[in-house]
Amino acid sequence: MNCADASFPVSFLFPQNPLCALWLNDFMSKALPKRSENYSEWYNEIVKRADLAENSAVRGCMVIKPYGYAIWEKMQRALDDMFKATGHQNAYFPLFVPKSFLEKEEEHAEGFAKECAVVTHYRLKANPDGKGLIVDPNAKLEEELIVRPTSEAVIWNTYKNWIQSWRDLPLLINQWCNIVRWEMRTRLFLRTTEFLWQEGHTAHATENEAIEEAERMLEVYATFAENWIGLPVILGLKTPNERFAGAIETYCIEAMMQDGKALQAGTSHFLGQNFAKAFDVKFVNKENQLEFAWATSWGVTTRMIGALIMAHSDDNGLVLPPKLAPVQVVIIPIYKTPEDLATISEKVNPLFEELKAAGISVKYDDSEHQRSGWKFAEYELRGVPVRLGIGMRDLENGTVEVARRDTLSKESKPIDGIVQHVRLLLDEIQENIYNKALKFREENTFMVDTWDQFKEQIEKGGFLMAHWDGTAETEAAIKEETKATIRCIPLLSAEMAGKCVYSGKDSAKRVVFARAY
RNA sequence: CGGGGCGUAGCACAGCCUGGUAGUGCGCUCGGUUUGGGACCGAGAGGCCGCAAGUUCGAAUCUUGCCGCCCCGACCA
Repeated sequence: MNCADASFPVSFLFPQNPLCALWLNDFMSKALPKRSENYSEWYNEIVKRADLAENSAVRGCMVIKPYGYAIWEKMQRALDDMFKATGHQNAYFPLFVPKSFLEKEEEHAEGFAKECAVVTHYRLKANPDGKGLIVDPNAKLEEELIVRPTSEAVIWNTYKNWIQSWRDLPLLINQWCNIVRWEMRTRLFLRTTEFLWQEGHTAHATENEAIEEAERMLEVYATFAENWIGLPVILGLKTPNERFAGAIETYCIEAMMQDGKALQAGTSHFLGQNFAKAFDVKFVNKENQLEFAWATSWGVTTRMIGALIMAHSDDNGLVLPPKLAPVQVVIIPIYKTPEDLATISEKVNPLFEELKAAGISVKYDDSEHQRSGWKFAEYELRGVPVRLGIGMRDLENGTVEVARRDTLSKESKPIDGIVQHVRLLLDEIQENIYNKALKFREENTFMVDTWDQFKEQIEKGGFLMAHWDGTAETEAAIKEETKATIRCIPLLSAEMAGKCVYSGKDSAKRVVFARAY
């Protein structure tokens, strides 16, 4: 940040004035940038100040800090349970993909070629000309290894040995791991060179079964996004142009962020027999005939944390959905003397245990090196859904101050029955932030029927529901002129014939256009 | 890879133009007063001024080279 940043108008008045810097320092130590003034700066600051992640010493790679990682762990837990409930098992495949594997499925290879990290040597040695280490030229690998950008190649090479009979199918495997895609420009959680994800890879005996699987997992993702993240999503199909490299069909869930831009929150692919053919994975069917297996793959990434932030948070900081909040309830004592604190703690300790017993993750912050006001602001910044404040006055009245993060409202409640109240409140917050996000999306989704309307609206942001003639040429032309892409062809909307917003040709249904992350 | 900007304390920055004891705020340590929405006062600790070479009696400051990072574009979950 510098003094010429447009979000700080004062700096324009006194760009040379050292007070400008002092003022900024003071300002920055407290308030966040405002969403309305500088959305991306607001996002970056939330990630850092809420202690979720930071840039690492390694270009393009992030350090996910404990608080951010705790959110990922909660996401993993919920998703993993859902994968298990739909019959999947976890396994682990190698980080390295021999180049020859990656080459086998041609479209796949082409799609990923330009963003691969390549291992060429297996040894370093002392630099004979001075300090440090150099790559040992005698340790060149016979075949280069690619750091996995995705694991279809390694996995289908393995499946070849696992699949012989229809009895071996379906094969339903998932893995949690890291992957590397060499990105030009990165942003914490949204796009980094290395990121964490899960990738499901399944093999089936029939085309229909594989398509059902791809759609089933899309449903799982949608359920997770809506019920856990509180993020309303549109289920859809990608256009051929936006498809995963090597897929027959790519399904996706698309969400709207608070700046009106779209973010893809998960994808599921029907891969047909492309990988089975590339890796020669055949099975004998019930009629004793050899057939290629049918495949799917599906994944969600740490990008969902970015989606979570951008969907719900406000100018005071992070707003976490209770189901994914590492700390759901924080209790803050308000006291003057150590004796008061002891008295308050006596009352809080059983309450703390009771909340814990009710399955609520609760933190009692009785640390003495920060004042209560500081704690209020800090936990607000970190998005803790519910805050309970207890002071001497409350002890006299038998009350607790209950503050909710989503509405920033406070009320005094009797301490008796507070656990039940908190439990209901957490549910209410979970529901409220979903409804808020849904309302926002609805208010920023527009039916657009003319090209002029399209060009005007896209500048203001949001989802544009418009007819498209189905050609790649039109799709490319629209992208070229407006930077808007077809986010998806919605699965659940009815066919309703019309005319393409760009070419005027016939169109069967509206698709979702937006600028995207 | 093209265009722009920046490297000075843990963080954010001033100082550089015009060379001469390295500064400010936040944070940190200690002491005191405070404490229902980011307290205040006092005393401290903390620096190869990105790296290297050059100019000079003297370089954070001038010159040259290198390295790194950030922003804007093309690519992308």
